[in-house]
Amino acid sequence: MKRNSRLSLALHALSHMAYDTGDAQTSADIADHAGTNPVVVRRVLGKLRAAGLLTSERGHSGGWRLARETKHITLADVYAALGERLVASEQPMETDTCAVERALDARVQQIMREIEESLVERLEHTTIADVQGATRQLPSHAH
Amino acid sequence: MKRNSRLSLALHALSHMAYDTGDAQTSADIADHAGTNPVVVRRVLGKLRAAGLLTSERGHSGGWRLARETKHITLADVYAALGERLVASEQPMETDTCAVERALDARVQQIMREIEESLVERLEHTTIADVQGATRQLPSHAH
DNA sequence: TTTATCGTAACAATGTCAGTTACGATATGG
DNA sequence: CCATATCGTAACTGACATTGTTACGATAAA
Repeated sequence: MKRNSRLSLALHALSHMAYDTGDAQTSADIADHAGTNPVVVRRVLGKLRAAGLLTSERGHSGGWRLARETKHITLADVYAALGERLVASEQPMETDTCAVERALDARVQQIMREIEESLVERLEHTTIADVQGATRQLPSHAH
Repeated sequence: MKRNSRLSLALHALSHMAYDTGDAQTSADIADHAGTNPVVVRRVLGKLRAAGLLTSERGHSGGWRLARETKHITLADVYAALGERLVASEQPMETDTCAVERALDARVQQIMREIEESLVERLEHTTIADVQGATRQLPSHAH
C-alpha cells in the first residue's frame, strides 16, 4: 500500500466487519484480508473507535465490532475520524509580507477550505453499506 | 510549505501573473512572492505550461505569461495539469486473494475514483478569476 | 494458568517533496 | 559580438510522513 491507505484500509476493514456482525474480528484477520499488518490495523481502527464508529474488546476471543449499522456510517464519518485533510491544510499566515500577498494567501487558503468542504459533503452521501453494495450478495466469505 | 503545496503554489502564481499581464513574470519574482524557490516555481509552472495554461520565454526579459484569460482557467485544469490525485490512486490488484477480497478491493477503488471525479467536477466550477476575486481591486502590487 | 487479543511505544525502511546548487541553453540589450 | 538575464534540468540533501515490524505490557476468556 502507499497513498491514502488509511482511508482505503478503513473502508476495507469496515466493509469486512459488516459480513460477520456476530463475531468480533481480530486485527490479525483484518490485516490478512487487507494485506497489511495487525498493528497498522489497530492504529487505524483505533481512530475509528475514538470516533464511536466501532468498539474493541481485549483478551481471548476479543476483537473489533461495528458500533452502528453500516447504513448509518458515512464516508464523511470515517474521513473525520481519521483526521484526514486531503485538500486544505492549516498554514500559518506569514506576517512579514505586503498586504496584497497576505490577501492572496488568505484567498487561496479559503478556496482550499471550500473545496475540502465540498469533498466532505460528497462523502456524506455514501455509506459503508453503499461500499459493500455490489459485493454483499457474493457467496461465503470463509477462507 | 508542506502539503498540497504544488496546487497552492500554482494558484498563487497564476493569480499573481494575472495582475501584470503586460510583462512576463520571472520565476525569481514569483518565488519571492510565494515564499519559495525559483527552481520549485519552474518545476510547477513547467507542468502548467505542458498543459497549455501558460507560456514561458527564455533569455533576457523572459519569464512566464498566461496563455488564456483567468476566467478560462479552471481549478480542474490546474489540478489535471499537475497530475494530482488527492483521493484515488492506481493500485495494482492483488491476484492471489479470494474472489470476495478482489471484489471488495475493486469496490473500494471504484468508490475512491467516484469521489475523485466529484472533486474534479467541483474544481471545474472555480476559475483563477474567482480565486483572484476579492483581492483584485486592492491597490498597487508594487514592492 | 495459559492463551489470545488489544494498546502502545520504539524503531527501521521507504517514499515524497521542497529546497538548493550547478550548469547548460537561449534570447535580449547594448 | 559580448555580457547579462532567464529558463530547463539534473543531482543531491534534508525534512517529514507513512507503513511495516518487533516487543512487551494489560486484559480477559478458556
